[in-house]
Amino acid sequence: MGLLESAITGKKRSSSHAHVVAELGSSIVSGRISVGTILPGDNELTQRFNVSRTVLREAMKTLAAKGLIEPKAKVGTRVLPSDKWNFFDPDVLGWRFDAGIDQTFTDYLAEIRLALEPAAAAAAAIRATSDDIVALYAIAAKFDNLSHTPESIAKVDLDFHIAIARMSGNPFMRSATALIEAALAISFRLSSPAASPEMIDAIADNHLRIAHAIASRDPEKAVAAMRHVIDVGRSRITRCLTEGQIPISSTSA
Amino acid sequence: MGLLESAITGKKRSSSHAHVVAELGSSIVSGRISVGTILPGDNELTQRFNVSRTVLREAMKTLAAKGLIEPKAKVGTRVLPSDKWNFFDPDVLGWRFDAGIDQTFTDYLAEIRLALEPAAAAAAAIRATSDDIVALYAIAAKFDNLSHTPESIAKVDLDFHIAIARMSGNPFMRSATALIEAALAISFRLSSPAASPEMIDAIADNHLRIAHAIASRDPEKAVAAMRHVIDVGRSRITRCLTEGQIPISSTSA
DNA sequence: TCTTTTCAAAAGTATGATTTTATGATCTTC
DNA sequence: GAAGATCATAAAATCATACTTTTGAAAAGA
Repeated sequence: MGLLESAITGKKRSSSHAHVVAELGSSIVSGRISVGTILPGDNELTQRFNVSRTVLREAMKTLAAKGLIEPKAKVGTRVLPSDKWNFFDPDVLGWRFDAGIDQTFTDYLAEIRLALEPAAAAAAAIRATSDDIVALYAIAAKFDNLSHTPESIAKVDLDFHIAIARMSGNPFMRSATALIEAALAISFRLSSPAASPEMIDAIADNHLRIAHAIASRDPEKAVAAMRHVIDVGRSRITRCLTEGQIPISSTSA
Repeated sequence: MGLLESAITGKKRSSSHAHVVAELGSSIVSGRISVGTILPGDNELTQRFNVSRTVLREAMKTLAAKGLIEPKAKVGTRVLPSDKWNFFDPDVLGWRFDAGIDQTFTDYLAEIRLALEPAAAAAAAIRATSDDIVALYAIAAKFDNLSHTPESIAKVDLDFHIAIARMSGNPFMRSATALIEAALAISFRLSSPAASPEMIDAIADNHLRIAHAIASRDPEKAVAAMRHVIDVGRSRITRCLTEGQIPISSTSA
């Protein structure tokens, strides 16, 4: 389940393994367990979470695989500094998302999107097949719908950006789609429930401009159009954050 | 142990857990186990690797955490399509690296570097502290050394680029340092053992230009200087690959 | 034919024991 | 007394086995 979807539905954990991973991962990324500390031993944690050692250790392996912790014999399992965390991992990003969104975070997110997505659009303008372009227009057409809710708009938006990442052909671009989803999950959470028809029209127009640029094999135009879409999204989020709203965390939702 | 270091030393795995993870991960990323296939059951794999079910399952959790596989009750553990793989994960990147380097891969790598690193340099030009700049010059100074081996040059190179990613302040940029390391590991592996003094001089100059741009708080210049460094590196790799050399895999090394 | 029940395969969970590893203290040697 | 070797120990790593839950698919019933 993606970040956007879970931001919409608000669903919770399933298996006990996933529970432990989410609990520890979220605690670490949010800073409730601070960097450099040694986690409690197996015995204590198995009691706290009421799970077997098997589940606990598998959860630890999962967290270690994402760069959050590092076990060491005799000393214990240490929480690694945040520059070892893999922020391109959907889970890590989700936990960061849960920890609360502030201006700094959204700025960094926009910065990395402005670095990656225009480049992806440029690559797509060069490498996309005819089928790709048809598919892209098909997604863009979905913006043009009278009965759009904020959720449905966000989903179409996500589909559009993911399609471009795919069309770029670059596997690294595709691996970065979690970032895009995070940005859209934020804008969904912050946006006022009733999006105005004009705003929807504007979003549709801006995206259509990207599709046109790619269809006409014009990388420069694709870059410019993509930059514009991201800029608009960022300024909307910034406006929501500065207009008296307090940084929102999932626990307060 | 980073990708560059292991490319230099050529050291191997240690624990049996790491062994299983590396074996399966490498097989999947290289395509020896093709996408969509169901992995053999626990019993068969425990026998093949001669390990207990515990370590096998922990290895599976590690691979699942990196997006390579997904378990499902009753059907088995499926190898996920490559667009689910996290290519920003150092291990995944390392396995891709081991699978063999071709022109396409290095092009994609350069493309993503050209998207990310100039942006990081621009951010660094704006946000770097005085201490950061001093530290950056200290690294740049290390290029200027008579007795440089290809390894030592690659290490300084890596340090320099990582420093800039750090100075950008953007956690996403920092998470992408694995990509930089991959690129340098490739250029180290492909480069002729005896680098000419002129080439070293040129590399030092180009990097110094980045440092100057950041020190003078000039984002545009920083972007241009960084682009140039990456372009030079890419064309050097391309030349090595096209000049009669066959794509190199670690097994043939 | 379609729905429901049942079954079994595979993942998930639990428990206890044994082995490896690395720190820090102790002991030896010079 | 300082440098180095040795050992005790805490924690992770590994092993072996048993039990539970999930779920796709086949079998039974309507």
